[in-house]
Amino acid sequence: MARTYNDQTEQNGAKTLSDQAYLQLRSDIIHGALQPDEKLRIEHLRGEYGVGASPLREALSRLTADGFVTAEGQRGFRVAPMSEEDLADITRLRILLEKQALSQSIEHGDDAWESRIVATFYQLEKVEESEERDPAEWELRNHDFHEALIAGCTSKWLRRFYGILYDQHKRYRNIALSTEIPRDLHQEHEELRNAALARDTKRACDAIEQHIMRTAEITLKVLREEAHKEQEIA
Amino acid sequence: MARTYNDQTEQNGAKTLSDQAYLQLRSDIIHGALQPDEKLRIEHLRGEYGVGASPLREALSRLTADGFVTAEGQRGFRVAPMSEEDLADITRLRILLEKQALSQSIEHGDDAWESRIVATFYQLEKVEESEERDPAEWELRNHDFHEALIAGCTSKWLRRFYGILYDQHKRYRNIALSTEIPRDLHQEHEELRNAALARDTKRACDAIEQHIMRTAEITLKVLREEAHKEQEIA
DNA sequence: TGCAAGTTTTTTATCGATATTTTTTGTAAA
DNA sequence: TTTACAAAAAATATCGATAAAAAACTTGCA
Repeated sequence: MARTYNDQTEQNGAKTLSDQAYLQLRSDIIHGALQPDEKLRIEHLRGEYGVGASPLREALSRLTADGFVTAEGQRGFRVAPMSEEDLADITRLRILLEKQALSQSIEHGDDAWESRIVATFYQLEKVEESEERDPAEWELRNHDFHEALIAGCTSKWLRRFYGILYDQHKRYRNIALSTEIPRDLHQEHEELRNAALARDTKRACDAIEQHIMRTAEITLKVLREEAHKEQEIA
Repeated sequence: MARTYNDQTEQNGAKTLSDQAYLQLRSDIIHGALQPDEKLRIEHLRGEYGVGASPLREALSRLTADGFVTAEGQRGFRVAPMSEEDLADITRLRILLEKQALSQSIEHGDDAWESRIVATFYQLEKVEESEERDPAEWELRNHDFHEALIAGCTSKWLRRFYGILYDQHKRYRNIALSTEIPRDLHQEHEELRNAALARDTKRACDAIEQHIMRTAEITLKVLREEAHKEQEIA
C-alpha cells in the first residue's frame, strides 16, 4: 500500500479529487495558465493534475456548465474562447446583477454588514496606496470589498450568477493586469463605500455602474493593444 | 458482439450517453418524476437510465452547476429541494432578466422576429382557447412564445441564465399544473404580444412583470394547498 | 430500556482497461 | 500539385472492478 487512497493533502476546501480538479482547472483558466481555446486533452491533464480520467471529466463537465469550458460531441473539451463581444456582454450583465444585489444589500444590511464594508475597504485602500501594488493582493482585496458590498443580498440565485460573472470578468481583467496598469480606481471605491454606508441606493448603483464600466474599458484597451502587438509580430 | 457500443437510438440531440443522461435527468426533475430532495443513488439510476456510472456522474455534475441537483462531499447527489423562498427568489430574478432580454429584443428585433412572435402567439392561443387544455401542449407553446419574444436578444449570458431560471420556474409550475388550474393568462399574453409588436418597451416590460408575478402567485397558492393537504393526512 | 463501540452492509469515488470515434498520415490516381 | 481514399494513430467515451467512506445494524453492557 504505497499511498493511501485519499491522503488529506488538500489545502483548500476540496473534499474529493473531483472538487480539487475543478478548483484547480477553474483557477488556471481564470489566471490564464490555460489559454483561451486551448484543447484540454484528458490524457495530458491526467499527468498535470495527478488525477484519473473520471474526476477530470466530472470537473470539466461542471466547468462547461459554468461557461469556462466548451464541450463538443465526441470531440472533447476546450478552454472557453475570449472575445471583445463576450467581455461587453459579461460587463453589461454584471452591472445589471451587481446593481440589483447592491440595492437589496443596502435595504437589508445591518451593522455587521456596514462593519465589513468599512474593514474590507480599509484593506483595499492599503494595497491601492502602497508602493508595490501587487496585482494578486489587489485582486483578493478587491474581491473581498465587492463581496462585502453585496453581502446583505439574500437572493441565492442572484449571488450564484453574480459569482460566475465576477470570475468571468476576472479572467479578462487578469490578462490585462499581467501587464500591470496602475489606475485611479481608488476614488471610485471610496464613492461606492460612502454611498453604501449612506444607504443611498441610487448613488451607489450609479457608482458601481461607473466603476465596472471603467474597469471593463481599461481591460478592453489592454486587450486590443495585446492583439495589436501579436499582429505586428506575425 | 451483442450490441454496438453506441447504437444511434437517440431521438433527441444527445451525442453521448452523458448528454442523454443529462437531458433525461433534467427533464425528470423538472417534471417531478424525481421528487425534490430525493436521494440519487448511482447504482439505482444505472438500472433506470441504462447507462454506466461515469456518464451518470458527469450528468449529475452538470446538473449540480445548473442548480437542479445538490452534491455533498462523499455523500452523493440529491434532487435540489424546493421551497417558497426559492420560488420567490427565482421569480424576482427571472423578472429582472426577462425584462432586460425583452428590452434588447424589442430594440434589435427585425421582421423575422415579429413574424415568429405572431406565429407562436397564434399557436399558444389555439391551445388556450381549446376545450381539452392539455398542460403538456400548453407548456410547449408557452415556452415557444416566450422564446420568440426574447429571440432578438443578442446577449449569450443573459440567454443562458434566463434559460436556467425559466426551467427552474417550470419545475414549480409543473407541480401546480398537474392539478390543472385553468386561468385567464390569455389576455396577458395578448397584451405582451401587442406591446412587443408596437415596440413599446415600457409597456412590454410591465406586461411581462405582471404576467410572471401572476403565474408565480398561482403556483405558490397551489403549492400551499398541496402542503396543507399533506399535513391533514399526517 | 438506552446507548456506545464494533461490525457488516451499502454506497461513493476512483482507476485501469476497452470499444469507438475522430484525426492524422501515407499513398496512389487524376 | 492536388484530390481521394485507405490505413494507422490518437483521443474520447464508456464500462467493470476496486478501494475508501458513510450508513445501518448488531451486540455487549449499564
